[in-house]
Amino acid sequence: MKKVSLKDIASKIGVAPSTVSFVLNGKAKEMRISDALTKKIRSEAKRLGYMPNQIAVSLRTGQSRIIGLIVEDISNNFFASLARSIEKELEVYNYRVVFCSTENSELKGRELIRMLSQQQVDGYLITPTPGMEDDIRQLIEAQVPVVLIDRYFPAVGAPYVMSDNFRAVTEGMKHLLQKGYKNIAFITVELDLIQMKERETAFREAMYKEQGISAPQIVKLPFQISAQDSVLAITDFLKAHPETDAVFFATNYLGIAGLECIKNLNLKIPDQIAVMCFDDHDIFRLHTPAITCLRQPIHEIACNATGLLMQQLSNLGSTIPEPPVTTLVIRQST
Amino acid sequence: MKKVSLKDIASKIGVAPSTVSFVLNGKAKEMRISDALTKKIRSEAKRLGYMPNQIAVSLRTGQSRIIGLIVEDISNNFFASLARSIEKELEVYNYRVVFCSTENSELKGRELIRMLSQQQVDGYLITPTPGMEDDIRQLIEAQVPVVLIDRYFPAVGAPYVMSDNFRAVTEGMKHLLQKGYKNIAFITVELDLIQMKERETAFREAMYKEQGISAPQIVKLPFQISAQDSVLAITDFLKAHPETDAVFFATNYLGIAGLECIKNLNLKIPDQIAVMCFDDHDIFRLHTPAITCLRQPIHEIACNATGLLMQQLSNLGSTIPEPPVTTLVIRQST
DNA sequence: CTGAAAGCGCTTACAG
DNA sequence: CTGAAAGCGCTTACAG
Repeated sequence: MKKVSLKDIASKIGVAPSTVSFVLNGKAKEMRISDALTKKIRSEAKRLGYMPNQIAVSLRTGQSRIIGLIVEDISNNFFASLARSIEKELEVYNYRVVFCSTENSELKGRELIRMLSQQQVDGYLITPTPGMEDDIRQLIEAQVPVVLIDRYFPAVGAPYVMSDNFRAVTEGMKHLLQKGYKNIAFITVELDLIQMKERETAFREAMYKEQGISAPQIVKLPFQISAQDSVLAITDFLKAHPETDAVFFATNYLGIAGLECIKNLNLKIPDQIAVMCFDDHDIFRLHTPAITCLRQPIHEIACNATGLLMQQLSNLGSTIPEPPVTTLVIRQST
Repeated sequence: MKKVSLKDIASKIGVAPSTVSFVLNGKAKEMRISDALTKKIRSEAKRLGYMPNQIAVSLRTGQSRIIGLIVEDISNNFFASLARSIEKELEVYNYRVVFCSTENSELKGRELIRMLSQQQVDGYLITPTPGMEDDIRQLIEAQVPVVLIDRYFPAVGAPYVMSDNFRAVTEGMKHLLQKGYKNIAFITVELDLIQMKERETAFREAMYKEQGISAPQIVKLPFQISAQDSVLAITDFLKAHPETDAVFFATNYLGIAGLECIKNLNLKIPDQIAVMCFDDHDIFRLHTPAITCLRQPIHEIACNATGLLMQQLSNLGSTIPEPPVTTLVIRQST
């Protein structure tokens, strides 16, 4: 396991390091190196257990073959699945992934970009936090490949992949209204990001168009609130609004907090209160009763995003694909 | 955002790159560089937005300041929490972490070690798969810092951190037996790893000592079984053994599969069947009824492991700490 | 057919 | 007080 270098092999055989490099990089033919020498070098490399030093390769070639993936929170089910999907996808292209979480902190987000940039990543896949616009713009200007995921900045010309949040929530609301729920509350997070806005707007429109309600119940929790405090806040709301017959949670972690509240308050789902959530989670499937949700096509999002990134890495123009389509998964909670 | 190098700063000011390097690395005093020059260099570096190229630094210093963390499955709650805890801990020491999952495949495990070694990681934190013994031994022989987590190989002298599996299961069993459960089944996975063996042995001993049963019900699922197939297998078992009044799941993913089975079979917890699980999970807390579990002290495991690794990185001998203590969390399922 | 040389961006012993 | 030079391990244009 002692580190073996090209030079070691070369000196062992009595040949120049460059020759070894050519052979081991499959350029023996191209460089018209004799079959005998090629074989000898190959077997010696194997015998010594040679593995190229990626750091040196990266420095020399200017390519690290590493992609920085910045998500909101890698411990969140949605982002974890997305991350794995992206990792698998990028493996195909022979790129590795470094994962990082912003936890929606602007400061942490920019620090991560700095850090990844020092590590010389070849490109970025980012679910940006509010306030990250300038950093993204700088990356774009510096011609660094970057793709935004799950949200984007309309003012910045960065390629992005975002599912059809508006259409999805509209479909979810249609389902709730069809089932006869009237006092529907929307629990969301105070986050200045486009996907959250689209979800909220869709909720507002549905309530207005279908019910004529122009100021529906919307609870906005501060972002970066702890899970515990979310539970308190949602509990307070439900206590104060006993007429609520359905809640629509705008993210899966809000939904999970909400289920805890409903459990504590001893409310029966769906008889006393119906529940619907944006994004799926194991917990929703296993919950009694199981929770209806809007499931984003994670694999498709991952493929689109990596595809866009690869286009940039190979200097092809990138064409924003159609928004991936979210599915309404009807379970027993509605 | 154009990449700025030491040389750029040096030539801008008309000074040697080495001088800039000294200043930026806080060695100005040591090298007796004038305050005036120092200030000038500092401000110019800032103005140009200089960030050192980590790849070059790594190549030159022989230190990547990256630790490879190989876990069984990063999407599993237990390992995800552990990974985050470790990441936070290592940040303090100014080390970054690269995460990888083996999915208990020996092949994948060794490939990951190879890959990380090419990336020149400075050390390893590994939850090894069966069959990885030789690879670990090689690392140790090559004097590469490595710490095993969650399990270890008795035959290999690698430092490790493993919680008190035997004591934990013994405590869990005591609780079940006290509650009066008799026909307790143990659902585990067919995996030749010490922590799983300890859990099983503790179960056997408890059943024998307390109940005089020398061949208790133990279901061993093949490792790498899909979640779906686990559900089928556990369902079959429960159907075939209606006398079972309690199940002890040896890992949290088995517990989650088990809950699905119990739900499908419409068995009431804990009246018809009690449930206890090794490792906690959000799902267990939120489940109705909530599930009793044995919770490993993740933070402590992370601290111990990083501590051991840091000792090795600074060439101190490493002293295996006491096994972290698992807590019995009693909920409504028992 | 093969080798010597330059250079990626840095750090550090050495020399003045 | 400051600079020139070597070298980390590789790749690749160049020369023969």
